Amino acid sequence: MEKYEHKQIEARWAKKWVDDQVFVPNLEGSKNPYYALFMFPYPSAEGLHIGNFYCFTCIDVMAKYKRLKGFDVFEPFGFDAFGIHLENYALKLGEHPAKVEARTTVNFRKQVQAAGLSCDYTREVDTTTPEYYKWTQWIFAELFKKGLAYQKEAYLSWCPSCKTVLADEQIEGGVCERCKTAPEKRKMKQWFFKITHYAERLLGGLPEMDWSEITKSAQKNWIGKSEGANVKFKVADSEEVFEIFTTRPDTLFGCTYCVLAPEHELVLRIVSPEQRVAVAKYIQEAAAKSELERKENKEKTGVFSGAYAVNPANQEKVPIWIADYVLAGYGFGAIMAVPAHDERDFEFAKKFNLPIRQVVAPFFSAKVGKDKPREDRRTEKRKNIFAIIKHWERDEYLCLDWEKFGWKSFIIGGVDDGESGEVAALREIKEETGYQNIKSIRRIGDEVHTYFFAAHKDLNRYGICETYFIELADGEFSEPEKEHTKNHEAVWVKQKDVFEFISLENHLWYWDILMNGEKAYAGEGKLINSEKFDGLDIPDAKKAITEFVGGKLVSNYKLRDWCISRQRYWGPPVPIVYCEKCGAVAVPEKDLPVTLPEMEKNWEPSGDGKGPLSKVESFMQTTCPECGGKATREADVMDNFLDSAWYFFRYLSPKNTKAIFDPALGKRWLPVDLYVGGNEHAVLHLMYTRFITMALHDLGLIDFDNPFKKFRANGMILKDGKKMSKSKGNVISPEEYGDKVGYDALKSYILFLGPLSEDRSFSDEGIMGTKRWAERVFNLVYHVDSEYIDEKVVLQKLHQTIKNVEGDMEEQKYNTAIAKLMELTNVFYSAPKISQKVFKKFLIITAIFLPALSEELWEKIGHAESIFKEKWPEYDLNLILDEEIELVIQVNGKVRDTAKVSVDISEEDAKKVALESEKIKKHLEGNMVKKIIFIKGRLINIVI
RNA sequence: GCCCAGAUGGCGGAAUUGGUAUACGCGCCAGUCUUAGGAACUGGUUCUCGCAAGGGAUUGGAGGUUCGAGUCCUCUUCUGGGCACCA
Repeated sequence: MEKYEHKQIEARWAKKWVDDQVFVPNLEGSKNPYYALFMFPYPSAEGLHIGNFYCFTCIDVMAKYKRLKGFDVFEPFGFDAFGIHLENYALKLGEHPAKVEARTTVNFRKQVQAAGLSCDYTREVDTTTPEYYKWTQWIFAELFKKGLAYQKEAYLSWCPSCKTVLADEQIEGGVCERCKTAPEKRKMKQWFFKITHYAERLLGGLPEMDWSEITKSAQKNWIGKSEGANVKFKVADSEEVFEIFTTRPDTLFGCTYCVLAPEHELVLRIVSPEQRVAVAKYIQEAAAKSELERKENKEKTGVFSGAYAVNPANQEKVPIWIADYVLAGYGFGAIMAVPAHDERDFEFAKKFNLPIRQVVAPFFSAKVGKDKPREDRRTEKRKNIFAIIKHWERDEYLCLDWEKFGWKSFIIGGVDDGESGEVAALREIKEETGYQNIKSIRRIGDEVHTYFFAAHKDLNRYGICETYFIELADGEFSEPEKEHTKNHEAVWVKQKDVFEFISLENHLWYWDILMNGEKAYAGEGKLINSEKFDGLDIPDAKKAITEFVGGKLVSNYKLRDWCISRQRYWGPPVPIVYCEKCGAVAVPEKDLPVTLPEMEKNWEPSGDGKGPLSKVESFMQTTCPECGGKATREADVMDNFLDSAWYFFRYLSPKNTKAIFDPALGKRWLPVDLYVGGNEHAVLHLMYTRFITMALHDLGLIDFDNPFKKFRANGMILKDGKKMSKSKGNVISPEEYGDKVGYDALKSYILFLGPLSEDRSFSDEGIMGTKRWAERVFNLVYHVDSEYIDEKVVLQKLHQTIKNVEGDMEEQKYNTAIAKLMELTNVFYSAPKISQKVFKKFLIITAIFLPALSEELWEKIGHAESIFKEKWPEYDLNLILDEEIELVIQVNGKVRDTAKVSVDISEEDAKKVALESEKIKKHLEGNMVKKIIFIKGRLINIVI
């Protein structure tokens, strides 16, 4: 018996596949195209990483499957080699990026080819080549013409280590996505793409997209839509006006101050002479704080401007404060503060002793049950007080048990006309409880509204309630009148039991405030203290009050425009020329590409805010494409994420010099059928790509605006349950395992570990499982007898497997597809022999996961052509269906017996079989059969 | 704090979408082979009571719907991830 020499086998086939162009489709003539794409790899100097390898494999097995299913599959390969990642690595080595790139791409390609992927290497693209970046620049120029690329001055995140500005998306957890340095704020003039123009489309497209849910939710979060209103505030005694955005226009009457961000343009114009110094100092301090410092120190800070705004709802003068908890970049950088109903405003008001006015009362009403207000009874509106009474010695509270009505509450009382709440509370305590001496009384919480059927009065009661916390001085007690106590019994309840004891929601609400302190109330309720809007529900009040003050209902987004300028060398130059007469002019298509000049020296970022290209005189000096006058070039290059936002278009026509891609091919092949990659790119690459696709759609180049029909985020690979890192020394090298167990076994193993989207833990023992499987498959050759007549179970299992693997592959359930192939292998071995015919079909379906091995065996049994030229076998439904089944016999839903019966056994016969079973008889003994449920071909359940 | 995903044997994970829970693999146990170790092969392996036949329990927890729930509903706990002073 020959040994399974995986290394020789795999090396031979990997080479043959590339040499014979087995996986090179004819793009032009394809009738049945399938575009399988893995995320654009960056040619890392450390070589092929297992994470990359996993992502490639997820696409590769699908590509192989679809190919066997008769599709023309395009699985392209290329390099995302421009940008900070490669440049930073070159800086570390002290080598020129072009040199590093030349070396790493060769190595990376070699590794990928050795792994036996079914890529088309004839259409490779490389983002650093002028043939490619000409079109990156072309996209910029087209967007510029459409007004979607523009220049503005803004406070931006500057990475002091990478020495460039970054887009918001490239700050992750407050630090630079590449080097983990905390960025600084710098006011700079930079180029932006107007991604916010597409905010609504980017959001609206999500629900129907067949993308991983986690990716969609990350994008939804990032876009961050909130609905609210824009409202204008006048500055008192001045002509100045500022606008604010709020999601709670209903609380406008509760606005007791306003806040402007320190960067707000109005600040310096409205500040009073007395406050000028303090405000200037505050602005300076705020500017000096880094994002990270702001993050770590969430303690509110601020300073009074000395000016007042006029609340447009009630014409009240409210102070204007300057504080950095209001962000300049969101909304208008100005807010109305409603401390009673916003947590942040509440905290600020407490700290600076600003007034808090409640305008929404929590509203409690029973929707079902006996406390539900009854339509046939009248409603009485009444002021109520609740009293939470604390024992004079013990940590206990006086509660009432209304046994007849099923309520458990604190002390409840009514407020008489003209009486204050506090007086009412004091009076009620004596009347209802009989306790005489009070040590202290204090109001807690705000007004609450209740609406219940009051059974003891036989009417509906709308209560406007306030609550007092009372400590008794001593136990002096005089028996209260029966009239007051006939409906309830007073009980002292220990503090820890109060929460369990009290049954009324509104009482618990106050208990929570007593125990945990006051806070802003952001929930539902009824408007109060809002003049003619009192009594409205929040949604109605939002509309009504916005209209009342002449505001506008609008949506706001957290998403901000994409800053694409980078003060670096290794990227495509921004194709813009500055002319004294014509201003900023885009370089016309005929002059593209704007070639990146070769810089032997000084290509390193300087940190002075200017790109290294600014030092190349011959590059900078040019003429204006419009007027022919003297002009200078833009010295910055573009963000690497722009290179990778459109590469899948270019794969179709990598050599086309006339157009970004051939439209006929685009029509045939796009959008991409399946895309797989890491979810860390959810709001970076994946959202930028959607944006660029939408922009190209609007330019009329394509007729779709979702680039990827199906996207799946792949999970991470952990080593023995831990994240891999070089410092821990637990990095998995695909090359190493390819050597040890073979790429076929390695690929199968990482797919077998679990569902595509889940993280998976790689272990050296575990991988032996798929290695053994590969060996068993190899040895099957000696188990084949061409003349053998297969057992029925073998044929049935084969056909079931063909069907089930198909089903699993369509849903990317690679782990179960492999499990089913293993099962089939086990069944083969449990038969004395298998026929050549069966074996051939098996090899074809197994070739998805064990490509080199299957090719080898395919050749061994006498085929000259690649197995991937074969067609996926058809399954025969007649062979799959059982003639006999195990009928499950249940008693009260519990399996008690099974019986071998024909599939189409009738209900009558099934009953007979079930009731005749000895085991069942035992369970039925002494019980009456109530009902029998029969599910055809599956089970029978006897209910007793 | 908000949003998302998840919780099934010793471990990674299956479960025709409401119908025999624990497929497949790892590990473990026993056996075969071997000078030995390893590898390979064969068989066993959810837990628990029992010599056995057989019984009972079990999909993070508590309720509910149903003849029947890992799967549907309500509440809850924990874990992972993303965002986070976004008004």
